[in-house]
Amino acid sequence: MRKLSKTFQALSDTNRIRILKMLEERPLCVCEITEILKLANSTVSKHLSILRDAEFILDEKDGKWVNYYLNDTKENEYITKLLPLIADWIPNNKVVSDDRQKVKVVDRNIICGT
Amino acid sequence: MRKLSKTFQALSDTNRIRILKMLEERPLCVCEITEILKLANSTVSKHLSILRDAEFILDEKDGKWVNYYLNDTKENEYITKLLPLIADWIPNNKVVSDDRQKVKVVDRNIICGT
DNA sequence: CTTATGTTTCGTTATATAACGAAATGATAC
DNA sequence: GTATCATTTCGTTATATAACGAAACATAAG
Repeated sequence: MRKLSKTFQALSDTNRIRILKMLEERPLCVCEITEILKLANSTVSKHLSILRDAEFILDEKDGKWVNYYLNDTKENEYITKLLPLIADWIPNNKVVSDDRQKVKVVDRNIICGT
Repeated sequence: MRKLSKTFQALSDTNRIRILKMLEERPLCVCEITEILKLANSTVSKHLSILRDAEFILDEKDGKWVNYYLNDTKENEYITKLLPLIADWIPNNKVVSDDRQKVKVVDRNIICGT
């Protein structure tokens, strides 16, 4: 039962929902997420570790970057059912729309090098 | 977005999940839930208010009792989708099974009068 | 070797949550 | 009126969470 409550707990923070909604657009590295959320690096890493522990996201090394992306395997029943629901929900939220617009525009080679 | 995160937050506590799983069996009054969870009356009322605010449950007066039951209306999109998932999940959990066995046996006229 | 990206830990601060008991309040039953 | 069931508030305690900056560490690029 703890696994189930932990799964929901991972979704109980608006910044983590924003991350998931951004990842619907495309995989992102930590510095891109950090730039868009305007949070400290360590804070974003923590949010990502919570989403990763709950298996909402997976990570993959890509050179000096780590790309995070939505867990598209079918290995976790909760995730398999919940991610499509989240993808359908809050379609017209302004914060989410703005985040995703930035995702489309952002270039990691520029914003990360600062 | 806050409404969505609050919805998930309501599900992030194991005692509240236990309450929902008990209500799958039948409507319950507060003293029945209190007896099964072995929590203080004020604590159970608080959990119920969180579930009610998130619209997972509804209440109905029945004489001196208040019956709580799962929200079976289609008025909240999140609830409409999440309650069936929860009903399918953790089917073999021992705590949940024991709770539901007690729900079947419990008689509010006996346990509440103590 | 140096730089860039990211993780994790540490210490700190602030806020939120869960639980208890007690008390006041309200509605209903008897 | 009194007893019962429940809600809400209050004060308290303990724990969890979210955020920051800084530092230590690992990995990979150049």
